[in-house]
Amino acid sequence: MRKRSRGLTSEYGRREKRPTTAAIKKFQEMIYGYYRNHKRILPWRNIQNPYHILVSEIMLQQTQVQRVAGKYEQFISKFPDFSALAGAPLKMVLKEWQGLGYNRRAIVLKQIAREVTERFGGDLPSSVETLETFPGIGRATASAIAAFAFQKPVVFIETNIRRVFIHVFFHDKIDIKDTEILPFIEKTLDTSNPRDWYYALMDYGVMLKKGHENPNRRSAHYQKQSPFPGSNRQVRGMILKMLTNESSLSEQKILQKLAICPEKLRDNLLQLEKEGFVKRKWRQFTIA
DNA sequence: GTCCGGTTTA
DNA sequence: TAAACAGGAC
Repeated sequence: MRKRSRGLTSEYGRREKRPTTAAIKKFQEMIYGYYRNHKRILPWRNIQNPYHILVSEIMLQQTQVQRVAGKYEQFISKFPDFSALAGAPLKMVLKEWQGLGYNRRAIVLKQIAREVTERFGGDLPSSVETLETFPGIGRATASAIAAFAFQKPVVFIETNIRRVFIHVFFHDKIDIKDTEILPFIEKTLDTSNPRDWYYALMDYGVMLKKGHENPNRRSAHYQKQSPFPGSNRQVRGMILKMLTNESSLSEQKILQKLAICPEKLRDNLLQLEKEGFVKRKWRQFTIA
């Protein structure tokens, strides 16, 4: 006779390592139970267009759902498919990106669109491995696309998923590494419907933000970021906002409007030039 | 480990 | 004010 099966965590059995099928079932039913009553209705859910999914996933990197929701549909209508985005001027793409932050994503999205049209005949690849070869697509984004656009039973972690598993399975632990969490994600994955399963996990993770301390603070990967006011990020954002609203500007003109020290402006313009945001021609700066 | 946006919420 | 955000690149 088989040994007594063991639970996933203290909630399902003390000091146990391997999950029982019953424990897995119980966890899945809790997550799906919450999902039935509290699912978020979002414009990039329950759709099949891989381009739309890609745009949403790039936008959602480190960016709140509500903010993406306000930009996503106009972006899609402005650039309806890979070839439209690939052929659009960067200036127009950056204009539609205004307010989302991390403007490099606008560049990489355009680059991805170009590569998809040129190397893949306009079809976004479906494997995590290939998706990860694109700029701006790492493991999390590649996996999300595979799950949401192609119903692939991939195992991955992002901030909402991480919060769920830390809260439920690592209740009294600190410095939890993602490599410790991933086996739990794998064991509990609903392989019959990974797309809905990950929707449900994420919605549950959003709920866990309210009412108590963020469980993700017990993640080994948690770190708070440097202040925004006075940062290069702020300067870069202001420069790009100006340049998307003008045909071209001199360094002097930008300096007048920003009122920062000249060295800081020079460094940022050089950096933006290097990253492909702006071009310099006859001492005038324009969007590249 | 650090940098990269900009907004909302507590 | 701080904190957090469907991360990725270097």
